[in-house]
Amino acid sequence: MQNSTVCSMCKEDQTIITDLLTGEIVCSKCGLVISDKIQDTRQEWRDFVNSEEAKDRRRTGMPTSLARHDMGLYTMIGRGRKDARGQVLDASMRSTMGRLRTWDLRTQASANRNLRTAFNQLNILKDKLGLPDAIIEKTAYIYRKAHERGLVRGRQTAAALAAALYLACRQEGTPRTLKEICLISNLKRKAISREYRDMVIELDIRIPTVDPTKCIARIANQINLNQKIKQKAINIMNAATKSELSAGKSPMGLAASILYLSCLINGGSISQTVFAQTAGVTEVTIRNICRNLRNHLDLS
DNA sequence: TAAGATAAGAGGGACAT
DNA sequence: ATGTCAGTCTTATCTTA
Repeated sequence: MQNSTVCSMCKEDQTIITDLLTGEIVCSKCGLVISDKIQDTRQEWRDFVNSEEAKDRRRTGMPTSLARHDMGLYTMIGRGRKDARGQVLDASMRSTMGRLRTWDLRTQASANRNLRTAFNQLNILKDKLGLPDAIIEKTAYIYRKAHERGLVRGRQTAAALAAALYLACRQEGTPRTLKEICLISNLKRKAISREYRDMVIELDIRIPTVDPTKCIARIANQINLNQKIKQKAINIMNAATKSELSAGKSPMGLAASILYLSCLINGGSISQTVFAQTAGVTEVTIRNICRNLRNHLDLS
């Protein structure tokens, strides 16, 4: 999806790439991230009516979404005194319907209470993190699965939800750290990671490893590094991966360290602190990784 | 003021018991 | 299941340029 907008850095009318997967709007000329909090504003393209109206592709109703406790579809037993053919119901049928209505509401309330609160919280998280709908849907899907398996019962709903969100991000290859999710959801890392582990095991989910080049892109965009530095960083990253220097390192720490080195090589003077804070690791980690890289790679 | 060094401690994976 | 071990990362503090 592309828009034409004026980039604040180039000051020119440039083509802007909107990446709905990572939730970023990126200038195609200079790589500046204009905003990392976008909404998916694409139209609904589905047809619901096979007629002239269908050509007018306006939204035709509330979209169904997994991120609603009832998936946006629900039925209520009405209070009317007539049946579908307009015949007046007799007394016994009316009382039957009354009891059905009561139980319907009750079961909906108890079975869905957890999902309802969870998805309310999910919507709050969505706004805070500015994540695309695809991730939110995935989170809701994972949460439902976990809920079915009884992984949520007796645990913190919020922690389970945060774990599902983290899982969804990992699966979509959108680099969000556990730390960020802790911060935004106000939960202990331990609680989230325990849920996360249980979900991975119980639901048998395969997690792709974090793509370190995506981490590079994310950090580089956040501190507005130019294309040259980014390219050099990716080269170093490839070399590091090849000589297995990246094994066991935190991808964000590695990416930040490599960007720092790349910045130095290109004559930049951005402090380790900036990289550390952006990546969510400490300066010490950056230093250690840098030392290791400098010892084993020819950096020039 | 940024960068480097060092030490103590936390958390998690691999492995053996 | 529980304990140990090596390795990573964090926090905190001090020194150096």
